[in-house]
Amino acid sequence: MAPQHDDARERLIEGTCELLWDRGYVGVSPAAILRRSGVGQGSMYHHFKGKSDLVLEAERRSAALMQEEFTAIFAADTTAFARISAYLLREREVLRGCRVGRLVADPDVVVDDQLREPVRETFALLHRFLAEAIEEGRAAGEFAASLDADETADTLAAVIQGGYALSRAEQSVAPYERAVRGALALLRASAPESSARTDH
Amino acid sequence: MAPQHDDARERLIEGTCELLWDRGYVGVSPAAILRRSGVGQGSMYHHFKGKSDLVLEAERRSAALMQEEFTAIFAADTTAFARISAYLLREREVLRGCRVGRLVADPDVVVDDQLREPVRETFALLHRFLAEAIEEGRAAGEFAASLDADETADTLAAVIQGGYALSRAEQSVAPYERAVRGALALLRASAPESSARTDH
DNA sequence: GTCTATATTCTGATAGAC
DNA sequence: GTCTATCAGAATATAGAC
Repeated sequence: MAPQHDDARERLIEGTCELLWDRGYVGVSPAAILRRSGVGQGSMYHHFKGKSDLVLEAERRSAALMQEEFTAIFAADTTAFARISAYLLREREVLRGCRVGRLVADPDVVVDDQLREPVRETFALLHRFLAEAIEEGRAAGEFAASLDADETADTLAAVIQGGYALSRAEQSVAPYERAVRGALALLRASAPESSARTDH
Repeated sequence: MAPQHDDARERLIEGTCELLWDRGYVGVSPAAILRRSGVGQGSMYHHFKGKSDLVLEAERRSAALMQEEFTAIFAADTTAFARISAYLLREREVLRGCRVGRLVADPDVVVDDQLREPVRETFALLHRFLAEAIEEGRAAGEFAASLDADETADTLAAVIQGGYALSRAEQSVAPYERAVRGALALLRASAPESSARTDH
């Protein structure tokens, strides 16, 4: 809608996304954003009301990006286990953590419904995809009939978010990878005829 | 070793623990610590070299507290599943998150080996307790023989840390509780004769 | 639209009196 | 040991020129 190359605004949002990912809301300053984006101070206050306004826009950008990513993964026409597995084993910048989940570590974000919303929405969508896959896999006999889809979905989502924390504490991807493999193994072991399965 | 009631120092550490828990390293300021602890500025710089020195002491305090808590839980003379279950179902301030795990959200902590160490050590101890319990339960036929103790231990630890993130995003304890129940259900369903088990 | 001052408040730390 | 200045620098925002 803008007269093309609304470049400064775009660069501000992208720079803020990166800084938010690494440093969170309190850890990011307008000055740092300007340095990173290579635009001047006046430019930022022209396009945005202030820090929280820019951050909100950047959060929405990050959330949309992540939602597209896992929407694509869960759209695959494969078994439920394969989709879940593809999501869990997706390439990730483990030591950097989750660009969306990171945000709720910050009390200023959690306390503000607007700033919290993109995170809430992203997790809600992921929950839906995971729960659907589990329900489907359960019906197909891929998983134990005793599993609760909503519970198991949150378990899997938590494994990812928590795996980041374990790995950051050790500065090694190993804990994250073990946590994910452990989750997939539990899921597989729950299958009615688990001993008969081959790895996919 | 001090002439008793080394009160200011103690209050500084305790106040810093609480503030760190809620706001992390970058979110906490000396001024806020002083307000909360009710001591003067000079007092703080007498007992500590500066912010990071005080924070390090507070981190060690928080880490020790948490390590005592789960050491006690895993010392119980019960089945492996009961101990794991007791750990996962322990009372927690879910929406506040983990007082230790919270710290590695902060890049200033992750980047500094000293500041990271209390977190690393705490997670390492938890891993040991969980892996031991899983190994024991596996040997006793409580869990699937196919489970890898180290992997499963990290899965469970990650569920806790990640459950906090999900719950903070929704401002509800429900996602955390579902994640934990889902993890226990997976563990139970993995048992060789899982259909024959009764709840503990 | 973007820039360069400028203002105000907070942060992290020091100095020196008591 | 604790207190009250005081300080340099950063954070967040505004003003006004171009």
